Amino acid sequence: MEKMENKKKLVEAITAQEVDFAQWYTDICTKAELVEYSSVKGFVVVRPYGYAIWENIQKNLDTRFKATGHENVAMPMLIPESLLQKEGELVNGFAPEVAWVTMGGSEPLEERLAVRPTSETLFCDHFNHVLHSYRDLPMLYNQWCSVVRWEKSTRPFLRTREFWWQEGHTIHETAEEAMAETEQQLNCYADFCEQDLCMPVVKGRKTEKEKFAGAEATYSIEAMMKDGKALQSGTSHYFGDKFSRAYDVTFAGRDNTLQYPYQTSWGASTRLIGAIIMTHGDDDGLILPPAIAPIQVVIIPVAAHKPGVLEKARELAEGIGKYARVKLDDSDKAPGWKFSQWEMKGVPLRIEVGPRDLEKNQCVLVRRDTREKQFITLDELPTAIPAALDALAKDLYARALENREQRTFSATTMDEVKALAAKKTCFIKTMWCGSLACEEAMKAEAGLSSRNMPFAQEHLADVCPLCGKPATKMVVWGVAY
RNA sequence: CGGGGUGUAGCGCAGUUGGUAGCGCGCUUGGUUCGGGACCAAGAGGCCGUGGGUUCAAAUCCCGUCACUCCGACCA
Repeated sequence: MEKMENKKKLVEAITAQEVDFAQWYTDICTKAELVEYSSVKGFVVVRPYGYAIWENIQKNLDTRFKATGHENVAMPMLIPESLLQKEGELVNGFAPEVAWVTMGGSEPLEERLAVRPTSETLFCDHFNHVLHSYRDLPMLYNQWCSVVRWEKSTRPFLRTREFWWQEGHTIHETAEEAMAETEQQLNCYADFCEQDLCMPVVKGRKTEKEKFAGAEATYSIEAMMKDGKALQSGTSHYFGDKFSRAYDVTFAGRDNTLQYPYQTSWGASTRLIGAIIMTHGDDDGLILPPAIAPIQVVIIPVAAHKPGVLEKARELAEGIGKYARVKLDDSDKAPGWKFSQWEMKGVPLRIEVGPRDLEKNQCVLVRRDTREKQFITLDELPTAIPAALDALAKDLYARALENREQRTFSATTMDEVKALAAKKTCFIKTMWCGSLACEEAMKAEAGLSSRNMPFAQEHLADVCPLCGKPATKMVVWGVAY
């Protein structure tokens, strides 16, 4: 009985996932102190704890980018309208959501300036100036910045009018090289998501309908959230020489003829934080993958006023600090309050030290995901903590993968597709003839959009379930965030 | 952009037929506590989202507007 009441009290702080998943998500965002709504619609304040997660994502990805030769740059945030308009498809794709600057101080501007929704145009303009010879290639650039897109409906991390991201922009001498770059960066995102965010992803190519405006091919990694919806978690585009031609970016080739370079761009954003929340979180709050957790281990002293307890806790913090990100919570809150608070914030491991432990030279080590408690002698900590972090990460991945597998189905007829989609939110794999009409019909009839055409293709049937015509491509369909 | 819901203290909410604002948590100070959200005492904190209107009088009634939120549409 008492345990039930305790449980209830813990849970009432946030809405249960089963009751209302969307509300649960919003609760986590604000109550785990990740974001605060700002005074401008659709814009958020990313609070210290949320930003610390983003910084860890940045560090990790940045290291990966640099390992493959990319360099960071900073582009202006404003784009002259005339520059933006040089590539027709891109303009049309983004026109509805561009914010414009029309005044400089009190003077109207001669030409209005777009707040960047993405920076292809700026990079092209720059490449136009600095590229001369094939000897300058490849140029492998990346920038960390925020962009603005005037979205109609917004949700923290998933879709905000300003968001933080990185955008990689590269130009290459040959199409083959650019295509290899596109694939390399998609794999980079996939590896990061799977290894460090403990989140399995489906790698594949977007359909014509879903591809980036102006790209020749768009590739994505698609993750499945706990509620069965899909979240596009990273994209990589191959542009061919479309932008080069539109922006007149040229170089003198090996044969001394003027040539257009082949281009790529790729991006991942603070949306990844939303992905982490909805992939791993539970009714008690966040569960952070150790690789990006701002705090990996929190130490909670019990009866901190008793002789030796706080001293021992400090000593432990110093020792653990050598191999993990650790925080000692020596505030004067009650231990139970601290337990709940740090669980809400998703800290992977908790250590409790109290008077009873001091006598036995031990502490209590608790995993956030399973709440499993074990007594560990203090000498064992340097091996026990890394092992526990590692085990937790593996289990997070396994659970996320299991969720996806339990919610992924194959179908060969529309009756099957509709029955599956009506039963629960899921991924449905079918063959597809490649026509836009069938893609639109899938949305109209089953409420599903194409997520991507996975690299790991399967042959499920000979024909498209929508039109009955021959089909050779397998598509994953789902409900997207 | 369409439809629903909500705006009253930092958070969650109450406020009846209009009469000038309250509760819980949190916060501050002091004390006792401390192995799953401790307790006592004394305090601080509100232009009732915002702009108009009706009225002797508006948190309450009317109109506008803004924001948040959910469901659609839209969104690489």
